[in-house]
Amino acid sequence: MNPSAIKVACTNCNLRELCMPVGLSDQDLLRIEEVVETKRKIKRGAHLFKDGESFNALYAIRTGFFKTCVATEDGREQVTGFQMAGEIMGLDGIVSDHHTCNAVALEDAEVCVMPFDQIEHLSREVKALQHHVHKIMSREIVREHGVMLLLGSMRAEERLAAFLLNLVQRLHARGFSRTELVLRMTREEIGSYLGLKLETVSRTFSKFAEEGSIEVKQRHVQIIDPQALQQIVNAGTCA
Amino acid sequence: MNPSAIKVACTNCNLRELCMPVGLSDQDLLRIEEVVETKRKIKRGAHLFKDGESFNALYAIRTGFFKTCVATEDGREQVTGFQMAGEIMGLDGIVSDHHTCNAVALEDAEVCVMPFDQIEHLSREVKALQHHVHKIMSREIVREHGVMLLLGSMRAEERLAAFLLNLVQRLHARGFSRTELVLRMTREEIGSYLGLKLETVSRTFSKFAEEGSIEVKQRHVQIIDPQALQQIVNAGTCA
DNA sequence: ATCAAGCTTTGTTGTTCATCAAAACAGGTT
DNA sequence: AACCTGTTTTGATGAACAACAAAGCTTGAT
Repeated sequence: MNPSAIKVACTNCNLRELCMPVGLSDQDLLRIEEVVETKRKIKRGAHLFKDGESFNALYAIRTGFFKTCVATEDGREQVTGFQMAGEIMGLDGIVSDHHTCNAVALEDAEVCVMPFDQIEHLSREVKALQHHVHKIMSREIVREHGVMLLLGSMRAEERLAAFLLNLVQRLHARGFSRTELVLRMTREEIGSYLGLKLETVSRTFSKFAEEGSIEVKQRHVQIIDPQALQQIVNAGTCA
Repeated sequence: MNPSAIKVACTNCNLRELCMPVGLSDQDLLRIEEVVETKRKIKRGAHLFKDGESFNALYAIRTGFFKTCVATEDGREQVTGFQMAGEIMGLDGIVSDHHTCNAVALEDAEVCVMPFDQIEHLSREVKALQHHVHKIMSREIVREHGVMLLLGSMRAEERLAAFLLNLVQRLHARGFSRTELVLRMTREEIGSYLGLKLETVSRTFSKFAEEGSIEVKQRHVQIIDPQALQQIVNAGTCA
């Protein structure tokens, strides 16, 4: 159907530990591999799915970087998350059979398409898959609790520090540097995610740089003093 | 085991449409009823579960009203939601086998205890139950998207108006008035949920009352002009 | 009934962040 | 190179909300 659809092989995928249950028998692994029918390429700036579209599948990111965002009629937009390799998108669509947010590639990307009816079918037979699906959804709920805490009770510096630490931590778990990162999103997108205006994000970056906690060259960020950032996050009520 | 544990009968439960899949055969319904082993009574102010406790079961609220909240070491607290009859709590615990938030009864309450291993077991056999569990988790994810939008991009009045409308809408779906409600939580808890200080919540209530949109007598709120509240929410960028 | 404790309201002042504005910068195109 | 566009930085001002404070209201206990 889709010209950019390509066959996939989980067996060789280096992201398997991220998006698959562990400890599967070879047999089960092959069955799950059948669920992941195709790969899909998404150009930078293009939508993987849009709010309102009918829901058919979950997507596992193979390469690339996404944002998900919700919007209201009156033009408000809120970035609800940034997703990277091994993470799952589309869970929002299950409840109503339609997606309720937009997923946009922030760089050229490839995703594995996992038709949800097949996931449900197979997870009735493979216990480990069933539990894995539950865990993925629960993890998303817990992640969003953290974002609510951030948005509801932190100040600008705390938000940005927490954001940077979270990003490098996730990148590091994928084999990237623990101290260096390239932001795939604009200041405005960071601001939307953190409930701040882009100018505030920019100023806060500059402040961290002045204090020697980080070095910033456009979208390239070097974490000089991770503990300083951690202290900013933990500062909380009393500075 | 638990002195407050009581046998349950979903078959007669008037909340069945809220916490159960629809269109079940009598046979499947009876099987699910077996999953819901016990009821548990929770006194006002008591915890249903606490952050860090091991996760065993999901809970369906039969009567009463709860808040869930997360806390950090440095004493920050964020209310992540208010739950009422028919709603499910505990989904946060699946991912790590431990609860990651606190659930506190805001009035005397009764919950149905649904051991999660039994839910998983049965949902491998009853397709409708499986899908229902997925939908409940997805619904929670979507709800949290809405809260993120609220916290990230709305001003105080918009947040409180949206909060009140959401509350009466849910109460109305349970047969209560569309215009009258009794708040089960303090101004401080509302503030925590909405990312505001209690004084701001109180002032905003007073403002709405002055404008004639609502009447407030302590925790008793009467919605006089729901459309006015709706317009405040929709106002968004341009007032 | 009286008292204490907790919750709520209201006022005043201060901080944080948004808004408006303009200049600097980077990346891609002709 | 020169140009254009979108992004980022920085400055000046203003608005929204927090912080602090004090008084009023409820509720439950003695």
